[in-house]
Amino acid sequence: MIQADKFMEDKGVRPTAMRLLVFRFLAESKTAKTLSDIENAFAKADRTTLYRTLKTFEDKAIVHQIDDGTGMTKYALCEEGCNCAIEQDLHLHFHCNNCKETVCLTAHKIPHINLPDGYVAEDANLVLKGICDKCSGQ
Amino acid sequence: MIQADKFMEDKGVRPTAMRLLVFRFLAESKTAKTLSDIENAFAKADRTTLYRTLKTFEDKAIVHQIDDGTGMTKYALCEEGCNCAIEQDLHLHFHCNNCKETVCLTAHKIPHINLPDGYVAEDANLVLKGICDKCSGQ
DNA sequence: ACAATAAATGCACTTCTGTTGCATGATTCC
DNA sequence: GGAATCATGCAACAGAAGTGCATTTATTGT
Ligand SMILES: [Mn+2]
Ligand SMILES: [Mn+2]
Ligand SMILES: [Zn+2]
Ligand SMILES: [Zn+2]
Repeated sequence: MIQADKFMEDKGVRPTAMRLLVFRFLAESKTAKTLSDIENAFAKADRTTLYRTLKTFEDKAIVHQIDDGTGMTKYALCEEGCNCAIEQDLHLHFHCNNCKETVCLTAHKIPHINLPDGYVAEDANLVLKGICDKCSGQ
Repeated sequence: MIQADKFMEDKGVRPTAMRLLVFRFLAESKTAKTLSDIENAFAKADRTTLYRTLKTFEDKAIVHQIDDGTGMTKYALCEEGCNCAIEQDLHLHFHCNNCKETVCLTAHKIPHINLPDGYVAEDANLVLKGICDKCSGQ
């Protein structure tokens, strides 16, 4: 976060102006953001460039996609030490029905689920929906 | 299943020819189906009619939607005694990365998850991805 | 410093899914 | 039978994701 340039270079991504803006925007965001969110955050940004920027970030395990069921893919920075590149970091996501924001609950891993014989789990997606802490006023 | 006409009338849905076809198609399906799947199953079917048929079925708790993360909404018949109308039946879904089919695991309910203070869960979606029993050859 | 090469960006366009408007056909109700 | 209601089919639209290609920007090698 402090040295975004260095961080990105370490990840093998050239720190262009646009990429740094996107990275900082996500770093300052407390909730996951859609491509449109990012597009609206920078008046002078092209959607395709942002799209490919996010894809690059994803390939290099800088961000991860979130499918919270709203129909729009969301993006959030990976946690420090996240091994997204090798395997999924199976934390759960929470979508607030009130403020419509989605957050990573990185401390809450998806529990192991017993499956019927013959089923082999490789990946999982758990999204809880309800009222977030901000909206529950508590 | 035996008396589809009667079943639908009991649910408050007029058993038209198209609706019966869709219902039977889903009843015979072992996996969840997309709108396109259903469209392709009946050469002479209009997409809009099928779309609204599924919506009607959903409103009357005959089918439930499944968002397995593939980008296409899937549909499956509700289980007998499912109280979809009142609240979600929080069973999990399994998507096979090999055959690309998605199944309801109605016997496997989503476990209760402890959330941070202030978060109130109202709904949940859990999708496991991997290899299904048919594809694991076991 | 300069040319050659590679990477990033911007614009236009396409595809795919879901959705709605509206006219027509069918069914139910009185 | 006629009015009213419901179901269907065609067309068109909307939103998001993704692709092609030309242009600009950065890197590399001499
Ligand atoms: Mn996350
Ligand atoms: Mn199901
Ligand atoms: Zn909220
Ligand atoms: Zn399979």
